[in-house]
Amino acid sequence: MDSPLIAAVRRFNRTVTQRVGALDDEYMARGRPLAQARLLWEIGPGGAEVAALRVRLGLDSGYLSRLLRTLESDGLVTVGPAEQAGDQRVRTAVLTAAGRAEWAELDKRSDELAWSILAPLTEARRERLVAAMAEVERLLVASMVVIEPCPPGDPRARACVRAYARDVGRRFDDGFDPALSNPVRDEELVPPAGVFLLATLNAEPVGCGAVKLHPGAPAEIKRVWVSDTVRGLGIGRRMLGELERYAAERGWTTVRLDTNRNLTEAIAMYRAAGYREVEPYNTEPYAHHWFAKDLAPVGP
Amino acid sequence: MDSPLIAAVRRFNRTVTQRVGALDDEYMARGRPLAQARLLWEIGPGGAEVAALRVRLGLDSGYLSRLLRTLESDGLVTVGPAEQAGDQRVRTAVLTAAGRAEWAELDKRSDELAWSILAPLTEARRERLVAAMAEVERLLVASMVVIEPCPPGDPRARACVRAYARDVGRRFDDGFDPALSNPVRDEELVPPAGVFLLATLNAEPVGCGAVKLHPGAPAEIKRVWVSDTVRGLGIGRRMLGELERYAAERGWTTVRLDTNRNLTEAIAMYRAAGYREVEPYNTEPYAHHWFAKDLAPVGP
DNA sequence: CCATATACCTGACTTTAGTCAGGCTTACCG
DNA sequence: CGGTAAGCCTGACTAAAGTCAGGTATATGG
Repeated sequence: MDSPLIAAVRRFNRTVTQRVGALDDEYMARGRPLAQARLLWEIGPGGAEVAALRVRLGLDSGYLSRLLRTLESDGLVTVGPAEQAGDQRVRTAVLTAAGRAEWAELDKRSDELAWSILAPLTEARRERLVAAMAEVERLLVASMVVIEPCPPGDPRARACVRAYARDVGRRFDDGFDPALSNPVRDEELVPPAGVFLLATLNAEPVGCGAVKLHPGAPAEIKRVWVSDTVRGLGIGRRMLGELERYAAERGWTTVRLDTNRNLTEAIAMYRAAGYREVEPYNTEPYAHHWFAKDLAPVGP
Repeated sequence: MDSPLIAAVRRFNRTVTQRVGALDDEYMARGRPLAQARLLWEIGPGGAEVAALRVRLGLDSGYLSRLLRTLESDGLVTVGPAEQAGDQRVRTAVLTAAGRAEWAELDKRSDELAWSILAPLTEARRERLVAAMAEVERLLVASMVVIEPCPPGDPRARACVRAYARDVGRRFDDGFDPALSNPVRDEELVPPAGVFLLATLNAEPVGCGAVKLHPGAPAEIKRVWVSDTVRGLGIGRRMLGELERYAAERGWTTVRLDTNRNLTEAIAMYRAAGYREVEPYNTEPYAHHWFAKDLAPVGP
């Protein structure tokens, strides 16, 4: 641990989260219980599914239901069946006219709070504050991304793999058809055969990566993808590192991967991470470059 | 209002206060009710007076008493008469050995929380995050400073004026004896004759300034001082602006002030704020420069 | 020395937040 | 088509947070 850095973070936590946080709550609440105000805010003018609200606010299912009933009886919200008429169990909360008015008020107050922070400063200091805030926010987001193993069949994992296919499809010279690519079966990405890692930000999937631990052969990295909402924050690099660590801890001493010539940033990242280009080791039709890296042995 | 700036501040508020703030609370609490943990933390290894705790934590007197009783019955705190044996009503809370151990634990966890934010980042990003945090913190402090009228007899005002005399005494060639300087009587700094403005940060005085509204003559600015804990944040400039505004709103079209040749930053600030040097308009023994500024007429 | 204010305390209370068990309806899987 | 799971709901509960109205002892100002 690096103590001057830690001391600086602690000072920041104290000043900012305590003072600004308290102000924020006060502005938000407007006499109403804070949980209700937050819920109203989170529903928003476009409405939201109950399940999504539960995740976003991190609330108990029963508690959320009760909060919704309260807002309903205050005439601010109506909860009805999902809009798209798919799953009939899913319910959607929508703001009434009164609810939208209340939401607009919260929006206005949120603006006012922000302005009350900027107003006392000179033009130049405002610019500096905002620039520094943006930097802090970006880097905090980077540090809030969690990378964890996840079953490849999990809906969030599936969503990432679909997003991966869509993204690379746009980049490859003639699109990407998973059926033509060398197949990756789910069982290969479940321990002990391999692992699928999911990167999440506030429980939302924002990236993935997988490694196959081929017995008696180098481990193989597949499906490294990072959502463009968090690109440029070093998540790809971290994902790569986690996958390498997973393989190294289980005794593999080499990892390799293949990639397409159009994914130039990915190629640059592999090189920067210590990968060297090697001869083709498979017949993946979409691949133009093959890379390998030797891993330092690690205790499990 | 400047909407891209406001939007950036709002994003920051959301990400930082909500997410980091929540983490902070969780780390702090350790199973104990948050209010108790915060109180224990605030008492600190050196102990604290009950009244000070009430102010710092913003708690109801009865609620605080009850929290102290709980910590006492848990053997973490003892509340006794004030250390300095002055006012016998004042009581001081002191940590017991167990309480100090608990405090050290909180301190450790606070370090861990800070580290948990830094750990996922690369070295370079850590440095950038800490630098940006320091910048945000500084500028937020600047924006949290409140400038308000205050009776010149208020203890906080007196403390500022004493600090002012001490500071300039160190800078002047042969010290500063208020008795030799042109006197400023309290009544001259009370509306409608004039005003004394106090700058506070979290209710602590950190600066002052005054203006005398001489009937039929230019208004006169006196006693502009800023604590060195908040120097370099534009507080002096703001104070000057507020004093000018006060005079302008009441119909004065010129303000002037005198200053000592050794106060070079102050002189630079006056020039930057649009003051021009004029002939001496008084016989202040400590003054070497006299400045004046014309004010644009303002409605009250 | 008396009236009044201050600092802290106690008891009684309300509101808010959050948890847990179980129940109903709809979806899904073999 | 029957069993199980998912999504949401209700009821019953607890703990924490916070408020308010007095009460006691000490200070303070005339």
